Amino acid sequence: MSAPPKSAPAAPAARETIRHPDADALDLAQVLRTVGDPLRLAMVRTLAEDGELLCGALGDRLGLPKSTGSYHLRLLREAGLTRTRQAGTLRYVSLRRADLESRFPGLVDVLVAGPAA
Amino acid sequence: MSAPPKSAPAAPAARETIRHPDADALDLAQVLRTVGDPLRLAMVRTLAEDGELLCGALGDRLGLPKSTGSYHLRLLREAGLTRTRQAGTLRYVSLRRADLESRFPGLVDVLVAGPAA
DNA sequence: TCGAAAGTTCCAAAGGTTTGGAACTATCGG
DNA sequence: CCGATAGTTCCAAACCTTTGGAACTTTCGA
Repeated sequence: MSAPPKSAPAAPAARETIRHPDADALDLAQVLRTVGDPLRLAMVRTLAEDGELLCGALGDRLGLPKSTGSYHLRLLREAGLTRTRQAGTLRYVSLRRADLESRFPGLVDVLVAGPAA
Repeated sequence: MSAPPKSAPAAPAARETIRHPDADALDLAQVLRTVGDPLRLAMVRTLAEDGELLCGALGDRLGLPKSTGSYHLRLLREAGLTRTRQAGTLRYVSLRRADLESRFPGLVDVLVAGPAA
């Protein structure tokens, strides 16, 4: 039973279920800061348009290296903007529209609407 | 005519009129990033409640050293969230409510409303 | 049983943000 | 004319964020 001398845990699909903050624990400043990055705003908008997407697909869409995409998706998830669900070795991301709407009414509309040009 | 050998320009009340971005040039990501800082969000909320305030009063209210307050107010102004007007040696700041509303409808309400707890 | 594929974490380098004291500058009152 | 006042800019130190390659971990199909 000696476990192999592993160093770092890494999983494409962590077995430990993916952590998401509760809807009623979302912090407005954190949400704003997170989405106040052009890349992440683009991610949110893409998700709003397309619905659930494969993590990789979203990254590819924006021309990001895997690790960079993974990093930004993690920030979005931790801020409570997105939800990630696992399916085998794949991960699907989606916008937490309803949760956001109930905690910060109107916010998603602002994010998705372009500027009123 | 010899100009005195000055080194750095600094003014409590710069004679060069204070610069504000045009309402229709405001960038959503920049606005969000700027207001996605708890201190600056507090500033925006205070301005929304109290209307025009003296720069110093706002800083004092939040217990900030002068230079720190000045720094954050500059970021807010540059992002287009606030307007600063000069009166003698004083400066008054206010929220650019109407401009924000016309460019990003609903945003100010989201910022000002606490979370829907 | 292998290998490929999806995604993650690790890490270091580069760059950006924040902080606050100090020096400075207009303006105003006496 | 001098001092006090409001507010700014300068600067360096501390800290946080972002980037992408490399190594790693599961899962799945052949």
